[in-house]
Amino acid sequence: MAKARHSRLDCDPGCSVEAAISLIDGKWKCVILYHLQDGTKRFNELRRKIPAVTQRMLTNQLRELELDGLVDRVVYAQVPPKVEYSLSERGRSLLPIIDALKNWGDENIALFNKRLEAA
Amino acid sequence: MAKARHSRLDCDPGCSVEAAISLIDGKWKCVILYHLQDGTKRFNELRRKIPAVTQRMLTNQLRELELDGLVDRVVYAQVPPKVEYSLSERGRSLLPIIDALKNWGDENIALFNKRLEAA
DNA sequence: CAGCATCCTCCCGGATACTG
DNA sequence: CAGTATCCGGGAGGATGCTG
Repeated sequence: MAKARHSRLDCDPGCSVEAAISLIDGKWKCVILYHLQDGTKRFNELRRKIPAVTQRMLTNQLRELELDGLVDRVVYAQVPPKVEYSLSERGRSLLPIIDALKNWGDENIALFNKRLEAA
Repeated sequence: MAKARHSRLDCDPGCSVEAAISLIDGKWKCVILYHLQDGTKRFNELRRKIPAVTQRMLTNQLRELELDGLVDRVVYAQVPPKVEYSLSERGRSLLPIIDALKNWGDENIALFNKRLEAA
């Protein structure tokens, strides 16, 4: 992905495109959004759904998604702690696009195989 | 952005989503695709359209887009050199999605302003 | 359970100089 | 004109250990 979170904004015409991408960029955000599609999930629940992610990154990505208003985070004041994550209204508005990306990816999966064998 | 070009593929469910994103990720790819929308362009023509890009990065991104089959590159055997870039069939098939991203970005531009002032 | 803090590595991407 | 070559800093992201 790209790197600097804000450096994406210093171009002009594709600006809003880049801005939108910057929200779903980050190695795990799409996967997280994908898994929140079918309802609220707790932190470790997400970890189990995405085995390859580290706690650190899951926390980071969830915080960014929360700051960007794509995900809602609810903390229950109890011991042991309980935190629930769900898609916000705006997060849900992104789902069609994510879906379109998924479909495009599926239809063009040959690309990635080709790229893998080239590596 | 993400970083490693292939590391995106080592997840399961959002896999094709991530794969698709990896193609349009990279700091300038969307802008390049955007500018190729209205026809074939030469190298320096693209440079002028995207003032902030360096030759190095423009070359890199164009090479990757070419390897990924999203852009066609035609070299004319003449002096001085002439190289033309244009969208491939597959590249054009991505345009609707890029457009959707742009629209979403436009509608949610407030987000980015908020993020900027937070930084 | 749901994190935060720290260290460390890798590689993206900028700057600069050179070439067929 | 359309690149390549090289050097370099910074930040993403992995591994590990600790906490309310």
